[in-house]
Amino acid sequence: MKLELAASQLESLGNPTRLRLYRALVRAGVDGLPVGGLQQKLNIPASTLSHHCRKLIDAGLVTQERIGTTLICRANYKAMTSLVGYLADECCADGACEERRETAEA
Amino acid sequence: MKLELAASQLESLGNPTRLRLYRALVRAGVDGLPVGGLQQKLNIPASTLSHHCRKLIDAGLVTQERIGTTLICRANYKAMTSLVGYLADECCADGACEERRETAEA
DNA sequence: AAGATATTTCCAAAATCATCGAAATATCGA
DNA sequence: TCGATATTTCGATGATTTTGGAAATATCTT
Repeated sequence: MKLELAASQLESLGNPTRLRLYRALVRAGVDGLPVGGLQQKLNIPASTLSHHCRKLIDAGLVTQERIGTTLICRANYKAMTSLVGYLADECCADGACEERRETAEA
Repeated sequence: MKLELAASQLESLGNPTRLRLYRALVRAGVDGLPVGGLQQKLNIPASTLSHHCRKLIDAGLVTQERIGTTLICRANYKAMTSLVGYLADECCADGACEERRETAEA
């Protein structure tokens, strides 16, 4: 994963409203939630919600599927998994860390 | 973990410069890096760097320890661990998810 | 106490972000 | 095709963020 992508994903989650939005989708699982359902849950104006959705979609953390007039939003778990991996990897690559020390001592 | 805290941590990592900074500290491990060392690695003005450090410290993701005139910065792994935990938990609490299905099927 | 080094704080400018009403667009069903 | 529902785009405004030079602060050494 490229640093720029990771940063844009973190930034998109780094807003309380968007984090609530994303978590609502995580909670919803594979069924996802329509934009309207999100609006009710979050209790914010439609246009504001739409902007927040767009940010998460642009960052690749959320996907949408149109079913008739409604748009179903879903958390993109694959993206989150690689983001978390990116945050964890390279731990202590340049120096010591407790886990490494334990490994080295063993 | 409270949503507001998670959001502030994600926001603080959601800037490319700060993410590079944080990752440099992760790479450095328990030894950490002095602010001056970070400045050389990132090649940015001292005042800009100081602002970014502050944000990460305020978010709880970085700690500092003064040794004489130099300030050693370190990644706060505990904070990162709970942030990652926060992102992962509640997965599919309201709906189905593939992993849950597998568990249910088993 | 004075000088040197490391870092922060002050201040201000430019850029970006968040917000939301109103108007526009998309899709369905009759 | 018309009306209804769902959602986005436009456009504008206030708030926040990012940036960095200059001055201030902290600590060590002599």
